Amino acid sequence: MSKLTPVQQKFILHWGEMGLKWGINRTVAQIHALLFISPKPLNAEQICDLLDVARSNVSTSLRELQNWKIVKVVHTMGDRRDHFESMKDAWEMFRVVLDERKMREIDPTVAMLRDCVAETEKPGAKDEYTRERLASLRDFFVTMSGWYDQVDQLPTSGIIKFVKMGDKLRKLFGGG
Amino acid sequence: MSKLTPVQQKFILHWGEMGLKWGINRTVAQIHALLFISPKPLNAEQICDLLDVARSNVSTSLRELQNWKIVKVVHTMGDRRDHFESMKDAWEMFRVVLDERKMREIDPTVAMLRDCVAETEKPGAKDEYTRERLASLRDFFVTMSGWYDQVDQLPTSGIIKFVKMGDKLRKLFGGG
DNA sequence: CTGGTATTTCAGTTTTAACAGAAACTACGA
DNA sequence: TCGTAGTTTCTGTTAAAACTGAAATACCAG
Repeated sequence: MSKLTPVQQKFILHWGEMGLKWGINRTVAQIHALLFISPKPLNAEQICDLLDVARSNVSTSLRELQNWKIVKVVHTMGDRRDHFESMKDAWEMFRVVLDERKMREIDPTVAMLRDCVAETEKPGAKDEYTRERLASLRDFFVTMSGWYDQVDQLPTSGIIKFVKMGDKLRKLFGGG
Repeated sequence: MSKLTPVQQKFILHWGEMGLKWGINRTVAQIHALLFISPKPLNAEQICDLLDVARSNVSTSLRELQNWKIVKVVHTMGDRRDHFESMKDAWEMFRVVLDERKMREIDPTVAMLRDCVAETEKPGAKDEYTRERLASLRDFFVTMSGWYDQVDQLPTSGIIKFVKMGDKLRKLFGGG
């Protein structure tokens, strides 16, 4: 890690902790941070070297990042080794991560809530109140998902415009 | 846990796993789930009993939930024991959680990115590319934070309206 | 004060996730 | 089809987080 500048170290360490708080393995997040600030794609060996983690650990972490779709393999002429590069556009990157989390976590949660509500609707069910609460939670997720699907279809430039419209929101929706 | 209906168990277990994936302790999330579907506030003893976790564990988890501001203590006449209840409105609840995460995680990240960028601007700094990347990441977070602050000021009813406007988004921002 | 009840803190244990190193596998050129 | 460079998988170890039970503390009523 001492082969990196102090600023690079600071960023990578912070990003690692950040990942942890959002349920991402620390090393995975660190490797992502490293690739994010690397001007050129790096191979696994270089990553080991820069972050002092075992080869195997780098290997699994890279696979993880590829599963998240924010890191891709690149090949260069005359070098058999895989090189890895991160997406560089933050807007795209977060969109991709949100897509993935929605698919992995939100959609199954909605399904679970539907199941639960359905079960409590069977005759003789003892959990009135539970049904009511879970139904409201389901509605929340469904509404949010629908909204996200819409936003997700916008081109990045559209999202940026939309996010920057800022104070117009108050005028349009501030009245409750 | 067997004192709960199957549906309740299913929900609580799922919510626990969900929490885990988002960096929340499993038991903390389970207790939250339990309180969320409980028609009445529960005391610590009852929670131990329903979820089979140690008294002390319940105690710290409840404190955690109070720190997140989604669980509150309630007192009832003629009972010295603390009773706990969860927020019940999903919209409010998620707003509160996002507020907290922004404060705990996003704001410090922006500060860190500012620091890093400032350092790389010092004369003789060796990390041109790093500066460029971190500056763009900082801009992303700043823009998103600003937007969130706006949304956050809307009353819940305004947020719901806003989220439900759905397909109008395409027309307004779809052109890039 | 004193005794009883409720809650929190803390030290030690258990459980889970992360990790390293070795072995296995893969792809490819000679 | 052998050798080599590269990558992944697997197994045992280590480190971190979660958890328990006991002890300490707080709170209140008499």
